[in-house]
Amino acid sequence: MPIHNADIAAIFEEIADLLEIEGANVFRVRAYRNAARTLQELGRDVRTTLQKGEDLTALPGIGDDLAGKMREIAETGRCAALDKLHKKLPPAITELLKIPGLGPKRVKALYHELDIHTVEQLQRAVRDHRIRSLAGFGEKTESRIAEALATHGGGAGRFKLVTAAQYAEPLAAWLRAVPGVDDVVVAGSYRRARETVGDIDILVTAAADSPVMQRFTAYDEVAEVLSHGPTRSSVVLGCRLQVDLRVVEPESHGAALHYFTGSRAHNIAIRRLGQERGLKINEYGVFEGNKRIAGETEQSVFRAVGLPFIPPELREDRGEIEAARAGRLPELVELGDLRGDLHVHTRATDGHDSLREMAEAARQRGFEYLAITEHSRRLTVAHGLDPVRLLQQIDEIDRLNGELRGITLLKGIEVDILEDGRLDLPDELLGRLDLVIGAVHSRFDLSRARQTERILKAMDHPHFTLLAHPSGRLIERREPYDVDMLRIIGKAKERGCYLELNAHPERLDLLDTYCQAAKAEGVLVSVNSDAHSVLDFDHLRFGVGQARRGWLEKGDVLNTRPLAALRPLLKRTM
DNA sequence: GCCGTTTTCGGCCCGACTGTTTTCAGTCG
Repeated sequence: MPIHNADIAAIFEEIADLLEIEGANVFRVRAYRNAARTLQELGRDVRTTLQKGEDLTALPGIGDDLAGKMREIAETGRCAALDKLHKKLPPAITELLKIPGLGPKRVKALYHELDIHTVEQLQRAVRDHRIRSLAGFGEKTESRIAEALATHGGGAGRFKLVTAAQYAEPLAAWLRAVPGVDDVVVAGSYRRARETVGDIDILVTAAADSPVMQRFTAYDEVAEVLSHGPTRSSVVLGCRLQVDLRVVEPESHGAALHYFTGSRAHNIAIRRLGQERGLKINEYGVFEGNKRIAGETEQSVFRAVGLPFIPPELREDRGEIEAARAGRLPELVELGDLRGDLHVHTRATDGHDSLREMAEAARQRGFEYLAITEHSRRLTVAHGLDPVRLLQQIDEIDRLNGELRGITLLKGIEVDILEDGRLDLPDELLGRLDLVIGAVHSRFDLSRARQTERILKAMDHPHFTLLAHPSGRLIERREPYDVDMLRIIGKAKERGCYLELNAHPERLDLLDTYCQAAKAEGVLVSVNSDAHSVLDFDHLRFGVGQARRGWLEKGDVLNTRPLAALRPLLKRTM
């Protein structure tokens, strides 16, 4: 069983949890968590890095000790430090930390005082009212734990960005109508366009006497009020989505927006920069002693630490601060930069609308071109096209292009990549198209080696243009298939073909870190809607958000090209 | 455990709310 970065990260997280329960130095705990995060976001595999003999201590937050543990885990799959901790604390105890209201101190007390180290034991103790008598616990804490246990496992989890939007935007609009409210921004991971959000953070700028907080907790979708203070409240909506509201006065708007947009790691890094300059940065402003020197706008906060404005999508402490300092921030692609869409379906297969309707909707969006890319015959559930039906569609597109004004339809296909890497339609037919999108729709369970070879072989096909939804994951529903994405990116570079960033809210695939990897190799990414109806062009907004998280600029995105410039790029692969 | 234009020790981001407390620890974001 090969060890991947995520496996090492999981071990480091577990060590951090156990150390925390043990009462270890908080900074030591933080070092393990930082390392886990670095590993999860690393664009390459630690094993490969080790095999090349590269120095792991060059990674941020990795010193001799952690580098040694990474090597140990990569080579043996085990970690002596973790085994040692397990002799002192039962492994299952970290599960208790996931229960809201239980942190390391209380978990430690439960273990030492009542010998509780599993969720089941905790349930029994709650039932017998043995918790309330512990020092630092009380009746309220006990009943809060009881409630949390009742919903444990059925927890809300993370929400897809599009789902969060459906709740957050009406709520924000409702808050904007409250007297005394100046501004309402949905901040947090939502503003950073993360593919999923754990909760919604709303920042309200309002006069001190505004009734906005009362109106918030009285919102009719609120199922539960978790906390309710003058500047900060938290609620849970009926859909189990948690919403946190913060109210600040206008002079603090920028500092608060920066703070509540996060990410936490980015904020810590910015505050550290402030510290180096003798400044204190909090959600109320940037302070030199007691004097506020910035905070009304986000720009002023960045300026105070000597940086230009950093777009929210980049704020993950993944190099954006260094790039900003060096004047090398990317000029991120915007929705309006897209000149067309290279992946849509129509009624001919599993779409809802006709060719003409899709073309018209694209034209109304201001698009110059639209590639029609139906499924191929292997995907029977989607009524995939066989050669006869594809030829009919080619004729129909030619006919329609003769009539349409202001938009050009491109002839394409989303052809299945078969298990052995062959494509699901004859070469001769694929050669007649403007572009060929290859896609994996079956056998997600292949080994990493076989899945990678399958895709690489497909990409070697002379007519292959673009790899659809490269990881195959469905957010919160299906894990990505196991594949060596860096080899795929390398193949795209070698072959002069492209990768898709599928904008469907359930896919958002290519992942952001791989967008960066593709960009580094000069491989263009196409942000496509995968629309199955005229409404689905709205998905592009989420795709562009993901592209921005991946540091992509206009020039890095294939379909920002005007048609005249696009055609030769498509030809190159044919 | 990491790190260094404050460099091998002594720091490490900062504040709100809750509950159990009489001044604050724990948790959370």
